Amino acid sequence: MGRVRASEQGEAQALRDELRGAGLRATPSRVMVLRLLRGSGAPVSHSEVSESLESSGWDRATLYRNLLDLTRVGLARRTDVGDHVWRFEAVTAKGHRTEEHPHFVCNQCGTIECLDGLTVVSGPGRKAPKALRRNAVEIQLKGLCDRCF
Amino acid sequence: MGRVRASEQGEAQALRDELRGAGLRATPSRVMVLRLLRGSGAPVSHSEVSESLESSGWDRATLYRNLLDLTRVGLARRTDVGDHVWRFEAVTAKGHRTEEHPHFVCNQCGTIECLDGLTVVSGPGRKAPKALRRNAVEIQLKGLCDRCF
DNA sequence: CGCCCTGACGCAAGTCTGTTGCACCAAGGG
DNA sequence: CCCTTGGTGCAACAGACTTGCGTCAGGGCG
Repeated sequence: MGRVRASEQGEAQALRDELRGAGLRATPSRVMVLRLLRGSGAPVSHSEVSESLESSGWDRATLYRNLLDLTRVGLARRTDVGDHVWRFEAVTAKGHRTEEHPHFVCNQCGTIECLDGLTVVSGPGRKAPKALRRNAVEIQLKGLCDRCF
Repeated sequence: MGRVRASEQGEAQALRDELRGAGLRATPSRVMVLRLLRGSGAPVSHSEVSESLESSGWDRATLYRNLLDLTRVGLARRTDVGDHVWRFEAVTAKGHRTEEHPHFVCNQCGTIECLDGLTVVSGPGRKAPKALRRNAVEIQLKGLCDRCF
């Protein structure tokens, strides 16, 4: 026994270390938020974070500032997938960045999927913005997801 | 004299006809809004429309509903260029359909370019939503356009 | 040409996300 | 262990967006 507990502590400790390494104080709410972002496959909105953690006693404003803090130091990224809600997703150590994988947004249910294997290719004889060549574009696809279809 | 007046009337009449043709009543405020969208090169926000026309006595809510109406019947398009403000732009008569080609949205100036020659390809070993295979997705790229870079 | 029905307008209030001021409290370096 | 610095909770604010409701007008029809 104590094994699970130890690994939980280890995980929390690792998160704290990451926070401090990024220049932030390792407060419980930041650990919670970062863990939540890491555990979510898709970008998460502030209200979704609040819904998850407000019941645990955390304040909306605190969570909001936590998200901004994580974004500021580069542990998270803030994106807008077009529905007028800021969403946050964790930036992994590998540097999994928003620009590097497209997001698929369902027009019906609003679900967001990350599409890692997709790329955009320019067809023949067509000038694309330079930003595309620099890979400095965010790609968003909108349609009906498989469940809503 | 009367020449200019006649052409103004003709333009207003044409707009009214377009509105009715699209299934909307041709009210003065809708004519004003449609004319404003047509005359503006870049997408316009609700507050910008209000600023222009509220001094003429039009109500914010009316203008807002006008914009939604125009969008609903396809005379305008609602987009978000990433600054969290809905912007509206007139849809040209050519009936350029949104789904059929990707759009490049400049994060800085809001300009929207149509990228006809671009396609999205799925990489190896990765399941994409079925909508993608059906070509039933709207593709949007965001970044800095060549002018803003 | 004038009536009537349906939909649009004006007003005002409400909602929701995002944001901030301030007093109190805790992380963590010394 | 203390002190400083920065984080947190509470509450209020801002601004874009949205809606309910009573009144008014577009335009089809007689």
